[in-house]
Amino acid sequence: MSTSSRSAPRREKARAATIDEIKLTALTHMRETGTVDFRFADIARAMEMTPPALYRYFADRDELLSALIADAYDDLGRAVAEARDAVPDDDIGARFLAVARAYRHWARQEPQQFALILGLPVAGYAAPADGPTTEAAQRAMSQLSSLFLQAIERGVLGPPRLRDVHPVIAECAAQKNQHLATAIPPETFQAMLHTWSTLHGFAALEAYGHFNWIDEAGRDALFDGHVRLAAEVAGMPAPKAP
Amino acid sequence: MSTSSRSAPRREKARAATIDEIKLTALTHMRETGTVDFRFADIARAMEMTPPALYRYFADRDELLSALIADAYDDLGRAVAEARDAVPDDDIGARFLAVARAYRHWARQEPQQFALILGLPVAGYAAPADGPTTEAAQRAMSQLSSLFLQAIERGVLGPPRLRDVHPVIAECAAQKNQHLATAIPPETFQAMLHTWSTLHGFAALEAYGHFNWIDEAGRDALFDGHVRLAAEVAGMPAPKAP
DNA sequence: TCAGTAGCGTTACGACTATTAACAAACACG
DNA sequence: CGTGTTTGTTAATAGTCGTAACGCTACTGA
Repeated sequence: MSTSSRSAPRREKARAATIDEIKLTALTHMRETGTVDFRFADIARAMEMTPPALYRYFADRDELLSALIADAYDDLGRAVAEARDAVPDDDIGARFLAVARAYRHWARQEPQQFALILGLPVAGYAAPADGPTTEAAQRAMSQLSSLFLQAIERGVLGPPRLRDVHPVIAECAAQKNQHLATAIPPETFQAMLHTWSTLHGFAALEAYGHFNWIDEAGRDALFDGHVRLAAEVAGMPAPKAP
Repeated sequence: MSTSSRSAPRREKARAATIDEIKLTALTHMRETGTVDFRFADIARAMEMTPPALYRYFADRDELLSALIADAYDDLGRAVAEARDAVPDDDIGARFLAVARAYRHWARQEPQQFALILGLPVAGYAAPADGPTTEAAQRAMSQLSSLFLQAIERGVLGPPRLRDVHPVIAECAAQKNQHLATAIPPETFQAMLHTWSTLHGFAALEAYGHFNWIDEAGRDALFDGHVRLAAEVAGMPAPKAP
């Protein structure tokens, strides 16, 4: 067994390309229909293949779905990280703004992928407990926490506008800190989750069209105020460069 | 034509009951599978009928979906309104808290219905531009704005912690005010949307399981702080009765 | 050079779904 | 009682997912 497969990079490359094309076709189809759903038959048609051929690359629809979810996490994480790194690291406030804007922008641009990873879990898809998607999720969300860490390290993170932190949350924060190099104080931990929820709420409502009755400029202004408020409340410094 | 149908309340009652049963069965199925999807065949099976029989009550799957969406809006609106009215109307702060808790509670209890109305628009369903769902949506969301109106009328609404309101938003608020008896100042309008977004973000993330790594007590404490912060920022008075 | 083989794509098939059409029973009402 | 509406059934069409069995192609190794 295993006669070849030692030196067949050509085949592997073609295979990877086909896999990418399948995923892209599925995505395109989801974008066109505006939903989180696809038919193997449609993908095959668009690629000028017959449906059973796809089973050479994905065991079933769920496996393709899992791959798309993992990719979506990666893409969101990448988009956010890129936006953050495009801002000088001595202006944490501006970095925060950039992160928030990237999150919103990605959600608007890719509402289907957004729903895929942050909406109601999709039909037939059960997140593998320790699989690649969970890991990807952690990576994507850590973009936000890393920003708070930077702020702490630079000593620019003010006290969040919070009442006393509930002991249960403090304990939860402590548990989370075990895996981190720099410790996050409980009130920062809470502020972080507050920030994420606040940011996510706007992004989700807008991405799904529930703000469509407000015109573009109004939504932009609204989001700006929304995020600045969240930053203030979380103790994030104001951006130096507006 | 129209021989009977003038006095056949018996038939109509049975028909309404069947319609309700269909919707309930669909909901149950969605709850069991944890997704926003159902098969006509499954519903029919559960009701011990044959699939084509359902077409006597709904023209197709989309029509049933539309009905479910309208019902979900009604249910959310009802739940929120009930929670609000259960609190004495001289304690606006407590009413606000009750409304927020009801929103969250409903989202957690009925994640599928929540996704149905506030998630990514569902496959094959196009919201009728002027149909019953739009109206239902307005009614449900007006629960929140009516609370702000009450606060204004009683003069207990403090200034929201906002920078200057963008003229575009002011214009948008003015446009919205045309349909209202009492005028809502622009900054309140903005505070309202900020509140909704903030509240919705937490509710959605939690309902879809993205806070599952925090235990129940922690989430409760988190939500409490989250909402109190939102209230403070929006200028809502603190609740008298905690 | 040439047989062997792994990978890819095809057609053929079974089980299932949404939806329509044609038909039968139950019911309301003159 | 007879007539027509309502509600359910079975039969049939078309499209889905997924499996099985079959070629074709291209690379491998003697």
